[in-house]
Amino acid sequence: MEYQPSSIENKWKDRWLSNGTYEANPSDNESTFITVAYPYPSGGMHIGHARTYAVPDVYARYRRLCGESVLFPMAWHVTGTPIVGAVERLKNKEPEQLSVLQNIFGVSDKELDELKTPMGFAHHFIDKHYRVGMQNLGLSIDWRREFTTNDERYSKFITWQYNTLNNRGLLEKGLHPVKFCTNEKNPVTTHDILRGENAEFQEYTLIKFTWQDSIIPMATLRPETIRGVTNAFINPKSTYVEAIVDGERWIISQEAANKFSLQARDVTIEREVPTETLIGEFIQNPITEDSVIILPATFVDSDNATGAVMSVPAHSPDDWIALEEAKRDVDQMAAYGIEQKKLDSIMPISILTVDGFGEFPAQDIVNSFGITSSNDSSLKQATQELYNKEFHSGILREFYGDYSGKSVEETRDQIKYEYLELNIFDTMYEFTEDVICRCGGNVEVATQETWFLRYNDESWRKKALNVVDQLDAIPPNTKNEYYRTIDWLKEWPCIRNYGLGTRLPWDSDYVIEPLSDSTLYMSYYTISHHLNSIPVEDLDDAFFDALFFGADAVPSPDPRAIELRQEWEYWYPVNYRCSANDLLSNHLTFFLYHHAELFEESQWPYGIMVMGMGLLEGEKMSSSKGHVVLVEEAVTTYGSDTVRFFLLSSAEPWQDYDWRSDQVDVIRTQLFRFWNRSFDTISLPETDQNLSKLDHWLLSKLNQVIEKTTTSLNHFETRTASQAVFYELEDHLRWYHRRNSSSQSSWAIKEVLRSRLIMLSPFMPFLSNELHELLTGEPLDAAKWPSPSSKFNSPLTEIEEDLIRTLLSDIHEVRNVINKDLSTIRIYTPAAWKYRLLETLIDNNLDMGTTMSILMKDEDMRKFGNEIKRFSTTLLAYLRQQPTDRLSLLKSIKEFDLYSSAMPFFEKELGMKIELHEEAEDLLDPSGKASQSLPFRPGIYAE
RNA sequence: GCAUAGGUAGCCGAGCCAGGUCAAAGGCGCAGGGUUUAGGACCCUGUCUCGUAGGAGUUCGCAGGUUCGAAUCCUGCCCUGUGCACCA
Repeated sequence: MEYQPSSIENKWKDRWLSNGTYEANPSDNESTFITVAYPYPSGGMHIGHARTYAVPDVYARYRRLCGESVLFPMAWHVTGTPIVGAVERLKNKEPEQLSVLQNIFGVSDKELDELKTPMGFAHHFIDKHYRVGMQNLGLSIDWRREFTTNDERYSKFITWQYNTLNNRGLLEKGLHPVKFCTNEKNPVTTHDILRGENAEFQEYTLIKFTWQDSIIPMATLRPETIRGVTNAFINPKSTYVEAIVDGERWIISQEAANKFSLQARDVTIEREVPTETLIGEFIQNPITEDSVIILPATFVDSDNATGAVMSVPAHSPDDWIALEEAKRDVDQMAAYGIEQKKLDSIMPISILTVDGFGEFPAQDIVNSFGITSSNDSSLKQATQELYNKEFHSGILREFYGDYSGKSVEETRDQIKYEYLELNIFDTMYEFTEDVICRCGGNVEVATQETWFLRYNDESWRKKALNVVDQLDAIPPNTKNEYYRTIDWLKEWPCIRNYGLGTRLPWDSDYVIEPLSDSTLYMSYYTISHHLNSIPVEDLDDAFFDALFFGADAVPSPDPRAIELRQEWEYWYPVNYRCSANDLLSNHLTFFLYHHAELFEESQWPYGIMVMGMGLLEGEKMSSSKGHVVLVEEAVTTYGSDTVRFFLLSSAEPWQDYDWRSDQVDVIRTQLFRFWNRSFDTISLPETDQNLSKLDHWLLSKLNQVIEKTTTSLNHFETRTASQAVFYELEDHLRWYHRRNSSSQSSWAIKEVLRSRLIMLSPFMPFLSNELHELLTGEPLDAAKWPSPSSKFNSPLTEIEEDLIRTLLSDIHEVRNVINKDLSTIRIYTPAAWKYRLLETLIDNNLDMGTTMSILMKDEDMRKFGNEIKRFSTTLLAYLRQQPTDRLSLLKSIKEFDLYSSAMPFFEKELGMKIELHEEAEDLLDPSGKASQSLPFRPGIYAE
């Protein structure tokens, strides 16, 4: 029968769905509850998603065959702005968005209309991509429990969760920087941004230099350079204003005044200050009390920070060049009334030492780069290099008081906070680059009142650490990551101004953001399908209190909640949570926090499995660039089993993998071959269990494969497991067939196939189920995961097969080296006395002395005295490499009989007559091969 | 910079944690042979260098070290991927 993936796959998929095969209910069995991060249906499903969901499916299928009740549920995450943003872009008819939807995700013109509401958009991708994709991939999901995070019942659950956290004091209000469009007067998200999508928030330190009765705040990212300031720069062509900022009189650029008012400052602009009145003036450094001059500089961007910068020429290549240029530009400076001698008197001040540089590092690096002008494009690179160097290895000079002798890295923040306390410093947010909104408006940093989850709360943190202590982190090296993340987490802003999802219960202007509404939902799966029959309005906080905290938690518990509690208790805790490794430092850690706080220790997650990234043909996947392979396409081209097997066997789940179509092709060919061979086996006539030696050998190998596959799957090692059961077993079978040209019994290979299909079924469920039913007549679902059968362990037979294999390979080697036509090959097994030597060595724990003294007492052995000495060395070297439990077995091997029985095999393999002799004194032995023979190393003579 | 994963023969990729059985699995590619020519087929042999005897030599990012012995352990260095948040 021809292997046609699609017909087999459709048959089984339909059968599983209509039978509800994977609908999981509480039972007397042990429970396994496995979850994986629910997908975000803002686009199509590609093979990267396929792998994410195939990995937990393997585990689910494996545990099911081990006799457990396994719950593997699925839902859809639609919270937040990505879908809303995508819909906006569609409605605005943005060409790129239309192209992605139509050309890459295959949305038809007719369907486009359905996508014009956020939930319409989400449901399109859920229905047309994710659910069908998952079903086509054969994921063993209980679909009754499906929901979206925008469902009203789910919102009730989130409402309960946040009310509970808030009642426990784990939320707080505070200010937070957001991207704010000054045109639309609204916060914006990354998707709303036209230019500067990668811009980050940066906190500038403002140093309050004074001039007359005003403050001119100098913006800097390097507050520790305050003692190296020689002058200040403002842009003569920009507009500066005097403004009252939080009660202080500040002189700042016009733009800066607007920024401050966005950043929750109280700003009143009093008047414009012409730049001429500032340039040439002296201002006072609040730390050193030095007076420094204000110079004009057109490179100063008044739209960045305060529009006034301080100059530290000794340590800033920019400033060094700018100062030099100013000194050279005598006429220009004179026009501003700045005298030459004032310029000349400006000397760089070195504030730190850094290895490999002289007193003025900026000068050194400018010289080594050969930079002479501020227009030089390599100035940026020089600056970057020096800043890095100084930050990590710059040591502050002696005049830094308590900070002297310390590195910039350890003192920058200390210095900043010390003077912030003293109100000599201040701060403001700024972007790392210009940001423009899609509406064309300027985007600025605004600070906004927001709600935070207090992940830095000490007692909460401690509970989270306790969860990690008992967590099975896969791979093990991730465990430390959780500790470090918990250590490093601060407050997390958990609401947004808009987007899909659940409103903050006590302030419905805000929506709980996606990483915050996905922290406890695994528990929701356990009862989601039952909730649908309960009116939404009954799902109040008391209901969930009763459900999750028990009947005693509320005065009059809802009996329905108490009933559901049983199912929750059956499934919980989560055995394994699967997710991608980039979610470790947020989602997965949040997940631990919320479980730590809201649930008892017995309900804490048992383990987390973190998955690696996927590449496509060696490059990152990207929907917008069209560099993706959709699941539908992959399944149609290769078949679902091939897609799964490739994704699961080419790398361990936590390792990065690379989808290469030529490699996937190879897998398809291999499955094709496997299908054909399985058919050959299935069509063999039934025989009774009358086993040959080789059958025992094969079954012994099967035992080892079962062992390895089982152990590996317990640790999610899908690669090791699939390699063992597919490739290693395939190798054994190949040897078996090679050795066994005249098969008499089919029992062994049918048994191997039966076990193999069960073990392969987590990886290639369709093909395995089909073949298993053809082989046994029984459904695979009812089968039991194989366990090694001790009666088939045949270590002796395995050693014997190894010897045959080694001898064959030695003969090949000899033949290759001689490289001429041969007429004879003779094999000599060693004389009996050599086996006596072997036995004596083994019986005396490989002790040479004892062995010698025993053997030399024997007349028959004494005559071989010299040879015994010589051979013992070689023999001992061999024996010492053997596992100790093997040694006694070695004694019982009859090499002559073994090779004698394998003679037809050797002759078939080598295509010529082979002679087998036992070493004897009167034997023809042209080059002493017989006399050199040793146990397990027979002599080979060829001519 | 910090953290983390890695750097193995033409390519992909095991081995490294628990040092010797490692010239180093397997796959792909390539070469030779067989078999079948219905097959995207299958089987065998070979694929660092040298070698008319199952061997020797030089290899596992670079440089050292520990050891009788290192792809494996230690130290330093170079290079690559990823993360460093308020975004799912």
